[in-house]
Amino acid sequence: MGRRGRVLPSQRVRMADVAEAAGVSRATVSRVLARDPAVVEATAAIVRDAIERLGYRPNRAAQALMGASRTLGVIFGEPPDRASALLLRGINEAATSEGYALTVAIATDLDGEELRRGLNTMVEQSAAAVMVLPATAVNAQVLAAADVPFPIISTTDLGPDSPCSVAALDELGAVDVVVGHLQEIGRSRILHIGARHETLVSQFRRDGWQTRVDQADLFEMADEWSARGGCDALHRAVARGARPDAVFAASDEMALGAMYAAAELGLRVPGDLAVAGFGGLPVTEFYGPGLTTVATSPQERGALAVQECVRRLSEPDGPPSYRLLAGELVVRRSSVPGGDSPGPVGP
Amino acid sequence: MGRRGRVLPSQRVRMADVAEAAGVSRATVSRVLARDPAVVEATAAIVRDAIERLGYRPNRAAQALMGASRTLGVIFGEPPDRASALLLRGINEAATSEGYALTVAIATDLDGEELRRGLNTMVEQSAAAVMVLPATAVNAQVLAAADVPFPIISTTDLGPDSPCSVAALDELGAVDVVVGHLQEIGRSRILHIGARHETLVSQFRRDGWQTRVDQADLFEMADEWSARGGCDALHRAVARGARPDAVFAASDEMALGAMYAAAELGLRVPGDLAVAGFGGLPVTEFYGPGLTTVATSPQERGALAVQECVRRLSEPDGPPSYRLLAGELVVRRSSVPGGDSPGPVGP
DNA sequence: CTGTTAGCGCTTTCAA
DNA sequence: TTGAAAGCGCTAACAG
Repeated sequence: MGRRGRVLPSQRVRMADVAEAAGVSRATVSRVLARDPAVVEATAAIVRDAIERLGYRPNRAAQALMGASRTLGVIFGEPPDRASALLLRGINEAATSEGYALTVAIATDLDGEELRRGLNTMVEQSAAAVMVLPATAVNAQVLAAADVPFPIISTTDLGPDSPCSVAALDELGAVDVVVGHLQEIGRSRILHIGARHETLVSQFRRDGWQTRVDQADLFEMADEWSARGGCDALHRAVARGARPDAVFAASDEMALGAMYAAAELGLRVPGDLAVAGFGGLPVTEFYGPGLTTVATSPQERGALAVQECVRRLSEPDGPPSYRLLAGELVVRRSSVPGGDSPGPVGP
Repeated sequence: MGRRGRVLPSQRVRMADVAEAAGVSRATVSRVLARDPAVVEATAAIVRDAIERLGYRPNRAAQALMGASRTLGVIFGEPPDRASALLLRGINEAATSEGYALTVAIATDLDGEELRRGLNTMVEQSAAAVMVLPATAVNAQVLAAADVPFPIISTTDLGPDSPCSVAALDELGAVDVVVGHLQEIGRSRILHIGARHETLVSQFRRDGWQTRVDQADLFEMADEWSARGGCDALHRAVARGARPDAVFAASDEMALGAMYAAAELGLRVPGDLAVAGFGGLPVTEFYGPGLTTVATSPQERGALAVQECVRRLSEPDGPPSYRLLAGELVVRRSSVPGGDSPGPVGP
């Protein structure tokens, strides 16, 4: 008698429709979709033709119910910047080409509650694997303790012993390169402006700086991971007498803010104060006189994360892998002696 | 005999497990989950307790298979900037609080192919409704012609007659406010720098400008929607003799690039050249001497879009709604006469 | 107020 | 090489 009280009979073309149109069974259609070589080419062609004609799209929910799901999860963290948008781009492109759909969640709180909820969402969505973007220390613990039926790939370095795979930036190496550069041009009082220290990347950046510059009075904590934060931080540092001859900010935006503050303080960049940031998106070429920074490729990182999802899925018993991408130093006028701004842009 | 040749027997706690633990039927558990008031509180409490104890998470795929799905789709377009990251934030927050999960796709090409694929993905994922971010004219056609089983909400203005709901920015109004401001401070040769004219927002911004400034020689097309694009465009405009006394750029980043070019050309901002952008994220306070712009709230727009999804879902026969959000003029030194930069930041 | 039952659209044995 | 049939985990009549 068919769909009993079905309120809203699905209008969608189903596999059964395709099967009927092609004069085969549903099983055969399913096999064609799965590229099962057992199906003889002639039959397959007829089926594909029917699929095409009817505009059939398989129902992922039904597929997921049965076997392996074809969706990957992404859990975003702070900050909501362009880099995260690019990371999503990279992930999407790779995922699409591998035939995966994407489902997302966001976790920005400090106690791991949102991450826990996000992971729950992912199990509800039957994600096959999930990628977690910048994490806090608390989140790292949540991840390590998570009882979930899928592999987790972190795009923040969680260390080689984490149960999660990592596809991250080599933070320490990258910081070493910028700070080293600042020292090479002769700066010895390099102020580090950090923020949101509960995030792992923030800690990495400070740790990297500390390896080369071990002076507590040259660290200044900004209130937020932004230009405003960087601006206020430099003002505070100078007010308390820090007298830096260079600034290494934990983000490019903070570096921009610091340059603004420098202008307000009458300090020339780079003459009186060399400035470097971290991130390296194209726009930084126009930050101040041109900002020295470390370029990282969020898109590449995203693609790498997806690759790792695919690998973990194909070798379910393989160990989590640990891969770090190198950042690339980009030297611009904010740290080239003699590159002082002649022009009128600035506060 | 149970699960016959099941290769990977699901380890997950199922509704049946909860039902057994609570000593009720699956139907009752289902009702508790759906907050069906028919279930007496005492029973519900027992069930909730069992759910909690077993760590049960419903399987969305199975739910979707039956009735209404609880996932919303988001299709992103250009550009991959911070605004899109914020929009996702707003959407996520609203969606989560409404109990929806999110699935995403990206469509950035010019011929609508990716949009079509994205919509297919959404059908496959059984999205209940989908939100489409900045669109091109081609995409608008694809959307209008789309044969999909869910309502579409556009965060770009597709006009009041579109079959899609719109929850967008009042582009024309916002542009009118900025350009009007430039005129009020006495500028009469306002150059507009636009880019990627295949996108609707780009067209809106030019149209808005054209209403107030109708001089073809004061329009300059940038190669890209970026600071580099804005910088090169101003150089080109000046080289061909445009002699503007103000710039209205279609994006804040392009405005930043224009200010950089101005410095290279020896033009003071705002003395020789007032500059205004469009977007208004906090960082623009630090673009040049502080950038005049129109602030828009991507997060709010995202929340509005989700609201509209929910409404369309609850009144399936209601008409698509058409709602425009106002932008807010933010005046900063780049357009305040006498606000010229004394400082050293700039090329 | 709660249980029984019949599928949702698909994959996967198993048999032919 | 293909088809028949048994579910995957859940919801929604319908009956009690």
